[in-house]
Amino acid sequence: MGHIKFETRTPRDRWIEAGLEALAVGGPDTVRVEALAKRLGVTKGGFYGFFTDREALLTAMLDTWERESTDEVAERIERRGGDPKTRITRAGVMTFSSDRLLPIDLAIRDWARRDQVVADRLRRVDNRRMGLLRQMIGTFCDDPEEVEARSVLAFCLLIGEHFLAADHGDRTRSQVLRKAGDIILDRRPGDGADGRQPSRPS
Amino acid sequence: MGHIKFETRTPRDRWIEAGLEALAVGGPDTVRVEALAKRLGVTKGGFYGFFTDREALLTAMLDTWERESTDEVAERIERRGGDPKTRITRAGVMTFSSDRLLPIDLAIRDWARRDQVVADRLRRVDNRRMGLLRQMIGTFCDDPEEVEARSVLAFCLLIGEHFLAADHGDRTRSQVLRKAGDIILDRRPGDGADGRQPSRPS
DNA sequence: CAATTCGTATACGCTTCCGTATGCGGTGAA
DNA sequence: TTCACCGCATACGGAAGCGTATACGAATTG
Repeated sequence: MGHIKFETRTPRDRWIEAGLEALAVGGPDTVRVEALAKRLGVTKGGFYGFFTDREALLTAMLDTWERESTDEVAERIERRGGDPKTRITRAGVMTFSSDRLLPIDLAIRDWARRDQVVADRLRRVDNRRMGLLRQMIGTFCDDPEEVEARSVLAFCLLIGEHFLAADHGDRTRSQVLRKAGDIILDRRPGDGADGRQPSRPS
Repeated sequence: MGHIKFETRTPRDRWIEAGLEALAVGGPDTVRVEALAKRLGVTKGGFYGFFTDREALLTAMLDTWERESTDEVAERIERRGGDPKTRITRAGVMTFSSDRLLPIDLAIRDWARRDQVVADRLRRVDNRRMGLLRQMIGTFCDDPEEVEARSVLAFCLLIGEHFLAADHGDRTRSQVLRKAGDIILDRRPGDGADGRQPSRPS
């Protein structure tokens, strides 16, 4: 024993990374061992030393994604500090404005529609994100039912926007999104800070 | 000439129908000629009499979907009549509560992320639907910018809901959605009819 | 009944992909 | 220097799947 590691041209992580890229671009059906090998400039010879089969790679990809989407985001947020609202905003940006995470996220959402295991993982991730949204919206909204509704609205806007193909006349998509955010977060048209209490008096 | 049609066990429409079912369940990559043939209880022998290749089937499927999602919905709506608000509501229900159209719609949205031709078709369909939403929301909201924002919010809620995996504690998903609809349409918590003007005074 | 005609079945070659087996070559250890 | 080890290349068998060619069979036509 005690043999020192030899040089590894294509370590396990690199297969996972290539798999996630393929997933983001073409969906799970395009994550093919030989295609990844060609993309990595090697053959599939070494693949089966790291993974028992293709399914094991898909599982490892989901592990990596789940960890990056939750723990790593939370960790980086904690390290930068800031008030609660700033931190939650940053968490959203890190997820839904990331050229890396966003396409993977969207691909996994479609994947989850036909794979229960994927759906369960997505549920765990989404529940953590919804927790953050509830916190943020709870800072300016008292009614719990309304907090939940506005949180779902915000989440659906962040996701659904990427599945929506419609135009908006003279306006740009981001202009419309900003205005939609104003409504959800009950921001007055002009200001960039908090709005007032949105719960209506009964 | 003048030859009467022979019996056709598996007409063109049936191939399209089977293709759309496969698309709804497994995405475009699972629309395979031989798989559809097996599902239809025939071989692929007759397929290439109706379609030059698999690509032609996919195009025909998109044609059928686009027509059913726009013209046929509009036609059925017109036939049933009713005031504008009722008709638009029915149009939404016919699309987003249909066991047939909804899964196809979701599959096409993901497909459109990686196929420009599909994306263009989806844009046409979504623009028509957004037109209906603008009409409906315009009946109780004056500010055009706000009409656009609320329309996008409604659309993203209808779509994004199906890609969202989160739980809602004691509440059910449909309860939360109803409340979210109240916010978008500015309905007062109690009533089932119109709310008041949602545009805030500047 | 024979001929025609169309839809379908069958069979084929080709490509892509999976998973396995085996050989090669470089690296560190003895 | 020699050898053991390990990552990777190469080669293989098998399964799908596409598109083509051809044979069969039933219904229509003469």
